[in-house]
Formats: sequence, C-alpha cells, structure tokens
Amino acid sequence: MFKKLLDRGDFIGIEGETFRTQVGEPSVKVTSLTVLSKAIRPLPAVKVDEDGNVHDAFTDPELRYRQRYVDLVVNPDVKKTFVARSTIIRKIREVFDAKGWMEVDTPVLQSIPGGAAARPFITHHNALDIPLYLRIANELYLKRLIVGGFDGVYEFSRNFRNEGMDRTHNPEFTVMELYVAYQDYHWMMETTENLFGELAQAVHGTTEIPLGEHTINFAPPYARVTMRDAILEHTGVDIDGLDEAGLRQACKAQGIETDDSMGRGKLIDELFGEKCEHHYIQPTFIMDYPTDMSPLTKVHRDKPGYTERFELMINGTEVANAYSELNDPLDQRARFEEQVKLADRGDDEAMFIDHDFLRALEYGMPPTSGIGIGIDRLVMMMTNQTSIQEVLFFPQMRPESFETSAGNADFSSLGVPEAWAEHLVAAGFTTPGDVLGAKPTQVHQRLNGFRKKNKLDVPALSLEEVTAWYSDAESPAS
RNA sequence: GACCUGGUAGCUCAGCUGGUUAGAGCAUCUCACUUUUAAUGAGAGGGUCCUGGGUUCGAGUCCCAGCCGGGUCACCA
Repeated sequence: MFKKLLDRGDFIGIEGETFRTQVGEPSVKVTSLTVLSKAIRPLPAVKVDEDGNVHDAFTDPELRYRQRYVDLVVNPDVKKTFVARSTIIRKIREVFDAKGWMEVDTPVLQSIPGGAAARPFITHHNALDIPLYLRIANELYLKRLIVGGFDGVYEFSRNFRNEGMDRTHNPEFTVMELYVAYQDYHWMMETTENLFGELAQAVHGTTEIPLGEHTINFAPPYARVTMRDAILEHTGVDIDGLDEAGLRQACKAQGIETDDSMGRGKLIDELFGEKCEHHYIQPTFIMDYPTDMSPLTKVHRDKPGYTERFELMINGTEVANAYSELNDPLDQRARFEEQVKLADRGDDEAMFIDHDFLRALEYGMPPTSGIGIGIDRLVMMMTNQTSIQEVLFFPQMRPESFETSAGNADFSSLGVPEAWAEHLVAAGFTTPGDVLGAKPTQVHQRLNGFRKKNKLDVPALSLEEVTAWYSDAESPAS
C-alpha cells in the first residue's frame, strides 16, 4: 500500500518499535510514516549481487561528472574516494599544526601572477580600474610572510591556470604550499617522505598502496636521483659540459623537437620530460635542476649551474616541487632579468618581475625551504585513480545548454486547466514544447500517475482532454 | 589545436551488407503471488536512434557539417 505511493529517492521519516524478523533481519514496526521529500526523477537502479558483480551500473563519464550528486548516491566507491581526499587534507593539517606551523590565507586575486610559469585567467576590478589575475601560485606571498618573521607557514591554495585539460590537469586545482625557515631541501625531502608515509597509513592503514598495475610503496626513505644522473641513465647523454648547441644536438638525436626560443634549461627539461619522467613509478626525488629552469631557487652549494631543487615523481607524474628558497635579493633580481630575456626571445611562459617581492627580499629573508604538493594528484595516487576528474567533485566541463523553462501561465495557451498548470513542471514538463513533444498517451499516463502518487486534489485527466491540447496548440501558433 | 573513438528507452547495452511497425535486461505502471539479500510470474506503457543537411525508392545504419563526451598527442618547467 505504501509501496504504491513511494519511489526510489524519496526521504521518509518513520516511528515505531525495532524488532527482528523470523529470519533475523533488523526491522521497525512502523506506527507512523511521514514523507519528508519526494523524488520526481528516477535514480539509476544499480544492483550488486552476492559475488560483488555490479549490474546496470551508472558509468557514463559525462553523466557521472555533470550529475555528481547522482554518481555519489548510486556509486558507493565514488564516495569513498572523496572521503579519502578529506582524510588526506585533514591529516596534513594535523601533522603541520603539531609542528607549530601556521595555516594562512593569501590573495587569490593578484595584480602580478607570480610564483610559477603559466598562462593566467584575467579579470578586471571596476573600482580600481585595473586588470587582476587569478593566482597561478601563492609562493611569493608565503615567502613574504617568512620575511615578516613567521618560521613556518602553509596554505591550501586553489590555483588557476588557463591551459589545456587532460587526465592530470584541471583549470583549477589545489596545491598545498609549505615554507619553513632555517631548513634546506634535504630536510624537506625527509619531511615529505615521512608525511606521505603517514598519509598512506591514515587512508589505508598500510604504506603499500595499489595503483593501476603497480603497488606503490609510500614507506620512507625514497630514492634520490639527480637530474643529471636520470638523463644519463635513460638517454646516455651527460648534460654536464654540454652548452646550448650541444644540448640541442642531443635532443635532436633523441627525436625531440626543439625551437630557437628554448634555452639550456628548457632543453634539459625536454630531455627529462620525454625520456625519463615516466620511468619513475615508485616515489623518487629528482634533485638538482639547472639554474635557468628554476628562477626562484637557491644555487647549489657545490654544483655550479645547478639549484637545490627537487621534484617528487610518483607513477611517472610530478606530485611535488620543492626548493631551498632563493633568498639572495641580488641573485633573485638577476634571475628575473634572465626571465625577461627569455620572454623577449619568445618564451611566453617566462615569469613576470615582481618588484615588491624583490623589495621584501632586500629586507632579509632567512634561509628557507619550501614545497608545493599537488593535492589532486596526491589523492589520485592514494585512491588508485588515473584521472583528476575522479578526485574533484565537480571537474570542469563544457557547459550544458538548457531550454529556458516557462511560467505556469504559458501552459494555459494549450488549454491546460488552471488547476493542472502548476503541476506540469513538477511532473517533468517544463515547457509547452515538452508536452507537445511527447505523445498524448504518454502525457496522459504520466500526469495521472503523478496525480495519484501525490494525491493531488484535482480532477483526473481523460485521454480526450489531453489530446485536445494538441489541436488547441495548432490554432494560436499559426 | 590535431588525430582516433563514441552518443539508440530512466540506467546498461544489442541492432549484420541500407530494407516492413527499432529490440533486450534492469527500472516504471497494472494484476497475481507473500517468497528478503541484483533477478517470483503474467501483462502494459515508455524512443527527436545527439542536431542539421545530403545520397537513396528507402537511413539508427552511408556522406558532410555542427554539438557534447572519452582516449592519444600537442600545450602545461
């Protein structure tokens, strides 16, 4: 009897005594039942049998991402992924707060999009009448706070980059940046591997985590490989002692396309990106990047031409990027000027000069190590996902187009009785066109079914009545 | 941006070399049954075959263009 009035997706409230049925199923002897809310759209009917096989799964990626609410209701594993994401973020805060580092907020709207090399989203501030950029990174602001005397600051930063989208890139994404004074990148490597070990434990209770066909071992310590050794191992090219022309030659020999705007650093980066990166499945620190690829990084203490920088590679993807921060204002100014030269040469990713940031450094910044961790990618690694869309609730999609819905009055043009007009939208007919687009029998059945379920106090419709709407529609339309 | 691939019922999918009225399972509705662990039986309803052109006696199927996904690449240190 209730079954006739209730649908999948309805919310109900019940009162009654709990008991067990003869077969032992916990049950409630219901004495009163209230419909709390009514579903007027059917949920996909996903079923799981006793062997764990899923039948009629809701799997179309487009529908899943556009209607994540349905995905979450119907696919329990999806929910688990997002719970894991939350666990990871909470655990990072826990670990950092325990060390006395402070969570901070810095501007999302910036007049100079600094701290990384990427194409920004541009917007405009009316009152100041200036262009503003959505941040591509928050690095330079956190360093200003180190100048200001905080010894450890971190921020979960939503960054925006106006570039391509693919399995590992979404236009907005989250990076956790941490800066700690009086430390260097060796210390940061230890801090990172220890953190990741703890995160794996927090999510899975173990440090061995499946990822596609591999098992990733997050237990510290991680391998440390210099960029020179990585390239030497996978291409046989020794970048030490090769000048720009030599590197260009080496790239060509490896089948890598180059152009004249590429400087030495860019060429080395191409060699690594094309030939080496994908080999690093287990967590590996790639260390010591060439100076001209790393304009914000301190020069290496005993390797000229290199910087104290590392990236953490997992499953062939960059997950974190860290430095001994460049705190020499004169060197920093010179590096920015190099970037300007690259820009003049045609490199559209070269950094802008941030004069205020230079001024801050001139007041004195202690030696500091900083790291940026790609939270979305980290969550992918820890939840066995290969697409960033699976770890973002609402990944960016091209917008859907909806037909604009009509007011109730519009239905009267069809000759729909006034008492019925208000119910048509609720029954799923948003425009007169929706009604006319359906067959009279279909409309008749759906509306009367809707009336019965919701116990509407309006007269039932006859098929003749509904059919008449169609002929009425023809005369005013012509 | 380039190439590959897909879009058929609420969901998951068939649909051959172009051929009558486009099918199945689940979901929905009706009736029967009173049997819990996806799936009791019988019956019914439900389709802009993504959109628009074209070829053809005839298009879900072939061609062109477009829209929206997915994949690969480019781009993204």
